Amino acid sequence: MQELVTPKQVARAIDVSESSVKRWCDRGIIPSVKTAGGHRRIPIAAVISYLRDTRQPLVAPEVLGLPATSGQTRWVQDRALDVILQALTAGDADRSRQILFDLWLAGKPLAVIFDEVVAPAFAQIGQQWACGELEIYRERHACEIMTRVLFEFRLGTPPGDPRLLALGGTIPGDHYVIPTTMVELVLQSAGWNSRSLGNSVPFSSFCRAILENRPRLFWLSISHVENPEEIVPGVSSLYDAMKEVGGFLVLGGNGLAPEVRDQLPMDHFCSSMQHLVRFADGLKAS
Amino acid sequence: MQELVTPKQVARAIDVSESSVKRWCDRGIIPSVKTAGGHRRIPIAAVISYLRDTRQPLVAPEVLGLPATSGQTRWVQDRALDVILQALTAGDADRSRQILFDLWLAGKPLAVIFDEVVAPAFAQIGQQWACGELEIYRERHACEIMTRVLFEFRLGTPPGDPRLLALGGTIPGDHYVIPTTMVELVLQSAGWNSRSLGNSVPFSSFCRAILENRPRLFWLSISHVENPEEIVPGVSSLYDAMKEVGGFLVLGGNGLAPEVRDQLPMDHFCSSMQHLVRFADGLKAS
DNA sequence: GAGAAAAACGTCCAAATCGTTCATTTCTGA
DNA sequence: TCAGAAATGAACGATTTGGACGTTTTTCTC
Repeated sequence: MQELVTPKQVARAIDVSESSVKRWCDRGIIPSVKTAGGHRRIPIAAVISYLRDTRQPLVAPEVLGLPATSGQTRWVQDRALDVILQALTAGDADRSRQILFDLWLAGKPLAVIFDEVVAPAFAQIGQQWACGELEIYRERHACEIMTRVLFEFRLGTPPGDPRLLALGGTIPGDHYVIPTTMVELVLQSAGWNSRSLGNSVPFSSFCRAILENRPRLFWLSISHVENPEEIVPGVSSLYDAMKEVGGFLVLGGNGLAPEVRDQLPMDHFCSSMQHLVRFADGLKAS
Repeated sequence: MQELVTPKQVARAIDVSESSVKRWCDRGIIPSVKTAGGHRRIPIAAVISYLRDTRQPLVAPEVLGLPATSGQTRWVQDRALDVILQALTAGDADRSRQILFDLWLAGKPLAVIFDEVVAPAFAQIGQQWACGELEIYRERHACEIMTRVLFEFRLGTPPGDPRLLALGGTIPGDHYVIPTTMVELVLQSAGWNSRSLGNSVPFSSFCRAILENRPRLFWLSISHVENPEEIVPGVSSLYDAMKEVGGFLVLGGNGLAPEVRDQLPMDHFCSSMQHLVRFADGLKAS
């Protein structure tokens, strides 16, 4: 992928004159660099954040090597859900990416996109899969596609404050990558230095991770519970470890029965990504 | 300890043409030295300071990374294994990415990088993990980091010929993402339209995927076998499906005992990524 | 150490970009 | 509604860039 582009490319991509792009660069509206010979080179990330800030439509994304957009920037939310559900189950990676990218360019926060489009889509996919209406390989492929799209968003999100360390992952037997990746992304976009340690990590090893890295926030994304009897002692040990390093433990995911959830020690339970962002922002403020 | 690089490497690293780098060297904009035969050699420090001068307001140039070949490519490769192993177990994502990026800048094919650096590194990590010398969360985190670097490489690889469809994935119980992602990447860089369908997909669903998409190539990355008794009938059914659609079945990974491997019907067994590329190229030619 | 493959050399030129100027369009406030 | 301010888009010669070429150097392999 091309990291730097010329003013002319940007001009064609967003359908303005080259002169304007050059002016914006010179005024710092679009951050740019110059070659030794004085030619402007614009980082693609700068173009994207400009588009997001000004809500300008991207008419020719292919010029920048960006995913095709439909040109239709005004996605109605539930329309987006239908369309992406169709694209994901059909294994259409480009279209799936296009829909999320459109929403993002239109200025929707990641947490909102995840709560209102991605999560419902996968809830439905999971349901269809459970009913046998959807081939397993299609469900897996949909996950694979989404993982990649999420990763692309991660590249476009500026890294957070190194001092605000957030760690997390999934418990043993939980192989769902997407939720914990979404948490990582959402926290990063909220200014945290967040890293998902991975899937299916034993509680004891999570404890070591906490004690060795001393994160301010630790999340567990619980989509599936393999050994219910290990949950209470496991989460308790994590909670104790977090208190020892002076951090906070957050749980989320719909793999927990409400009666189990109530038994678990934690600082917060998040039922949505927007919920999580609010809690994390509150933590940052203190 | 002055590490020198060639104009071509600098050109790739900073995304300008080789001609420009040569011109700037001659004008003294980038200080350089010459070999007895008149070839330019540029100290890495000079490149760093050039980046400082031009893109100062943007990114930290050190993150980009530069190949420190100093003429001896072999040395770098051996060294790379040690260094990346250290970076991965320490959870240093930037450094891990930088090392692989260096090798890529030096012109190494992806297949070679995977065979000689990534695979050995994870073999060793796996061994340390099995011996209890390495915390599980560090192993998982290393996988997480590598997965992201691989996705990044994927973005930088042009998509293959749409007609050359290659599908693959891992069998039930095998949750190792990295090998199948590497296969996907290597095939894509060899000009295939390759897609990993995901992890832990039942054989029956793989069969459906084959019949519905009719790929010319199908790979199974076998790092771990949960139910040995299912392997022979499962792979056989895949083989039959591939013959029905006129494609080829390729197996790989070190999760298979040799005596089991010999019982399995397949068109090819690949013990390395370079091996796979050769087979895939042969297939393309026919 | 010799031969072959790969990489870098210098040179050239078309295409792209520079900075500047100026007419035109769009915005703003009385 | 209209004058003035601000932003836009187009045009210009001068300069820079990127790619192509045949030749020479370096690196790899036997």
